[in-house]
Amino acid sequence: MNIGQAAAQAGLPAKTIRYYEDIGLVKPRRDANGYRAFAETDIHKLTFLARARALGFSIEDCRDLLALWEDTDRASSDVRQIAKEHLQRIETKIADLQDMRDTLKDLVRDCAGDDRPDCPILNRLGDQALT
Amino acid sequence: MNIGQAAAQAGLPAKTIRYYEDIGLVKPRRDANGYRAFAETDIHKLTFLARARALGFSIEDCRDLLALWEDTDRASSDVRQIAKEHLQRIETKIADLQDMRDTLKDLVRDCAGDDRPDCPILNRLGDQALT
DNA sequence: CCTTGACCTTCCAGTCAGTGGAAGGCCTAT
DNA sequence: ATAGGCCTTCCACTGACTGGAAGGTCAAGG
Repeated sequence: MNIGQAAAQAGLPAKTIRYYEDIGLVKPRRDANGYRAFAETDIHKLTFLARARALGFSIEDCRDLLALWEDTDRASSDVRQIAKEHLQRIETKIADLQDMRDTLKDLVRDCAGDDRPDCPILNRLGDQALT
Repeated sequence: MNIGQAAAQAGLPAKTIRYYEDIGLVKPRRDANGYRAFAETDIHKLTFLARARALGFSIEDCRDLLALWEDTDRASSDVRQIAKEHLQRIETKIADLQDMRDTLKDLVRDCAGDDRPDCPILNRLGDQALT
């Protein structure tokens, strides 16, 4: 299977797949003409990667998860640990964004949004008294 | 005021301030020895930038907001528009992260996390049937 | 006067995870 | 034979910094 089909199957851009090969996540063999030839196992790996990335795992996390996935003897506790740490990072990020959102919401609500130059948003961002 | 003091005042790393000068956000004058000399208005700008960045505004948003802030004649509706668009992006990001979190939570909950090799997390990521 | 150490300067490279594009080779159909 | 749609590699760019090297400047202490 050429890279175009592989991309369609895995739901990843061809460029991304080439990049994943560059950094050693997949190692498709090559046809005589130099084209990448993806086997079923490669597609399977790419699909795994697409899903893990969609869940926000970093490339390095994905590398670890792939290794564990390929290791039939692995302990599920290793996987769970990676997932739990990732979950914690996501929770933190959500909380940070929610703080931002709340502040922004207040600012937007207080801003008349008309033609007058007085703007609570800019006042708040530039207020010396808050420095 | 040298960059060290400016950094302390604005709550930004000196490196970041140099970077902001590079991309034209601040333009401190220079002393005879080549050191940057930050005036009060520069500090004020840097503080503004630090706050806007902390609220997640992009550098380009900050550039626009700074321009509006310096324009005493601006209409607050312009600012409000930028803030509202940013707010929308944040809401979307929060929703995305919450989806990830929910999925991950389910996976972590279902994973025994012991020494047995069977792991629902990997099963889910690699399941062919979901392809 | 000399040295030490803290500060400052510029410039280059790297981060993360790709993305865009150029230049050129290959393959199939007409 | 040629058109087009694939494929290849390689290089540069993204955002917003961050790290580090090599070297200049300044104030204090001996």
